[in-house]
Amino acid sequence: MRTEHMLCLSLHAASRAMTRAYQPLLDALGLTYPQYVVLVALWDEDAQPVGAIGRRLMLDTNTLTPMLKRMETAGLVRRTRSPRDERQVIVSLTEAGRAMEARAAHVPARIVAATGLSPEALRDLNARVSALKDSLAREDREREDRERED
Amino acid sequence: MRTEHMLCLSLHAASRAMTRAYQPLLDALGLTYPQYVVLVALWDEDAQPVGAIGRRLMLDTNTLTPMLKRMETAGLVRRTRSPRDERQVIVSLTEAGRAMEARAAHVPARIVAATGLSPEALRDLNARVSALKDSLAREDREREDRERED
DNA sequence: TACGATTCGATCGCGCACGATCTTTATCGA
DNA sequence: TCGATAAAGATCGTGCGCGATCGAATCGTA
Repeated sequence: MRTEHMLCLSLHAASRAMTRAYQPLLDALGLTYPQYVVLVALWDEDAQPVGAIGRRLMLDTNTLTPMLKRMETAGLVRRTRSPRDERQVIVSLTEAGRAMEARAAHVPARIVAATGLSPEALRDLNARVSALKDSLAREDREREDRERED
Repeated sequence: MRTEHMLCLSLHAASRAMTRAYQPLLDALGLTYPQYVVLVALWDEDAQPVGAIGRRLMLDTNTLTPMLKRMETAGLVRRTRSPRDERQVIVSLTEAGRAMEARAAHVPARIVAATGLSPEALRDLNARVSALKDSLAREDREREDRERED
């Protein structure tokens, strides 16, 4: 089993290469890549509880809470307890967070260009990678279920 | 731009899902996933300098040095200065590191099964993801070259 | 109504990724 | 041969990913 043939390595390396591709663009906006991703989720739908963001991005609160606090300090989001369910913390965009959408509007096209792929090829690859993720996640869930039976 | 359509997110999530798929198998061996990957590289070719491992895995010494030290503490590898070039640190397998290859022999098949993909589909996806990685890396190199001209 | 179970988020600790900077050793050109 | 330059690792700081654990709010059910 040579390193070049392992899909896990390609995925890992491609993911990090993707992050590096975003980096110079996001640096100018004072964002990290994961923070940008959280903003994308909030631009799509504002005022989400932490858990909803986590399910969307496959991240747990132990990652999100410190990150959201940093973003709150940076003035991008607000964190407020829901009055209807005091357990939930609703994350919503500030004016600066909303304004960032326009400032980052040029980012996706630059990334698409850097991939060197056609829109169709991108969609196709995205579908395959996403399906792979789902297979692995399902396998993981089933393993956890088996362990819970013990 | 909705979150479901972004390839960067799929890649990131798939990469982490892959790590989670390895985890229960590697936990039993006392390895982390990146440590396993380093071992794979050394099983393929023993006694490599730190830099060679880094080029193979796209990792820099600021990641590798602490990791290799942990692996040395765990008794998996040895780190020795090359007598021919005192700058180089040669990483080589210990007996335990070599023995780990047999103990981990069942891992790749399990992962392939978890992906739910045929060997051909796996090879194809690997090739595409790898090509994407190369495109992004090339773009990144060219950007750095442009900046160096300033 | 009361109480055990569940849900939601926060916290802690560790390992990895990576930019920036430093030290040591090797190499190359004048 | 000497000094500038380059190359190989090490170190430091910060942010993210995640397992484990905790506290508080809510829900389900007897």
